[in-house]
Amino acid sequence: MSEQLSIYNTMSRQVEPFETIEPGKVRMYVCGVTVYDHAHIGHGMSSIAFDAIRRYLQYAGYEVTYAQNFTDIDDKIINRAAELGIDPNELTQSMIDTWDDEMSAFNILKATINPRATQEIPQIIAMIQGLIDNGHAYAANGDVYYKVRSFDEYGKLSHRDIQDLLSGARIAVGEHKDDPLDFALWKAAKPGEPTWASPWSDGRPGWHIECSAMCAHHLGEQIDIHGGGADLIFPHHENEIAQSEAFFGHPYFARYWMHNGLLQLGGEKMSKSLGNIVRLKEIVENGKAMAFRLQVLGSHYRMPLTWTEEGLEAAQNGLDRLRAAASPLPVSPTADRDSELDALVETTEAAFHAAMRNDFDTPVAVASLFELARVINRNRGQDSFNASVETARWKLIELTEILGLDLSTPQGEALNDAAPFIDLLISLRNDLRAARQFDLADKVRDNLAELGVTIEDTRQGTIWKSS
RNA sequence: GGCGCCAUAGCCAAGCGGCAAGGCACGGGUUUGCAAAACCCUGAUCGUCGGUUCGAAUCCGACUGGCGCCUCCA
Repeated sequence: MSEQLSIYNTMSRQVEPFETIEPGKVRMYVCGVTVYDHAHIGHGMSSIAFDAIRRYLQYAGYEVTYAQNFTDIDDKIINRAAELGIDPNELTQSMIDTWDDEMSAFNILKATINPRATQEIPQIIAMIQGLIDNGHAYAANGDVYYKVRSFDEYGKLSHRDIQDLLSGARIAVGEHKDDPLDFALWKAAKPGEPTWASPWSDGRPGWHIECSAMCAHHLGEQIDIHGGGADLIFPHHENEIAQSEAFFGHPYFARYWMHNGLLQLGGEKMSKSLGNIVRLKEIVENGKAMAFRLQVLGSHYRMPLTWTEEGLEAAQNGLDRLRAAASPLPVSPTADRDSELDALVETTEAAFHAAMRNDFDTPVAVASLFELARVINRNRGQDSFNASVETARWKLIELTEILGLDLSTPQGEALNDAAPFIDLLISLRNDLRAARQFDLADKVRDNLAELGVTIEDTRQGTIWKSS
């Protein structure tokens, strides 16, 4: 088993040993969202996958600078704001606030920095000017376009040939490209649109340039990891490469390109036109955020994940089992050790890390979590516990935390207030049970269940939890 | 048309040449006053057809089915 971390690089289409540009430090940039609508589970999948990757890099000892942008200016935002009759800034700020809340529900760490396109205009303009100056871009009627043919290596990430791209490329009405392959760096504003002053026109940046500019501004001219959904490989990331490498002249912009597989809904893409969008909001409101995280981690990040409601339910059941295993032992453990159990814990932990080092194989890592849960629960039914069981429990907690799986069971505010009364009912019910008045005792249990409180009689006493 | 991806038990999903992880569901048990929870037991030769190899789910080829990108998209 090697200590070496390996990462699949979209550029080389191979798993490569991970080496950072600067020892001990990782600079990573993950493309964020365009904030014009609520986030859906596809965004959630990507965010969770990269959060787990980021957490593991940190666990491995790297100092990680993690940047994730918000695209807060584009046509969709302008149109949506107009529909709602509000200022685009109001729309984007509200979406960003919602995004932040949802991300925290999934236990996703805050990015080190969340750059926003509208707050990076000077850097964007400077980069566009530089590209014009060195012959990779040109202004036309107030727009500025990137000259794709000026960049010899165009297509190296998505492995496309310029000849192949020609068939799909076209010049839309109102564009002033010299070549159908070219893409906009700056767009002159139409009447009524938000604008920023520039040497070429009052207008706004194109989509791709913001990421190049923000990367350079916040992370440096070359970064270690650049990530995003597989749908961004072309054209977005291809264009970023063209921009950044032409501007700085370095042999590479990002060392490792990582892309998550896209989430599938019953075998088909989730899309607005099919009307099958599942929003993160729904998951969070149903209290299934952590189950969703487990569902995502149960599949490898590069594979397409088939999402189903049943799958989420299955993940919830699995999560409950992990939670039961991680919950405190009912009595203090003895000082004895069980060498067999100790060895098992050690082996399982090693398997966990070996999997994570192998291109972040979270499904295998998660499987090792369940191995631990099984041995802990197997011992849980006993009246006493040796220290090895407690060690296993703490190991389980440690490993789940590395994956960002929160096994604590937060009680709702309302239930906290009700706790003394619930305890009272349980106490009365136990008196009834002692008196063998099971009909009444069962009635208490059933009625509490209807109110969302589940009762379990264990050999150490009766416990309850909100369901 | 071009570039890719996927196809493993009822469902989800690992596996990267050496006798098929894990989760969920189902069924049988242990435990329980009954439940619940937990634990134990139980299931697949890996889309099809060829090839390479001592040996393939794993490599190569063909085929079939599904999906993505090539226009906005995590």
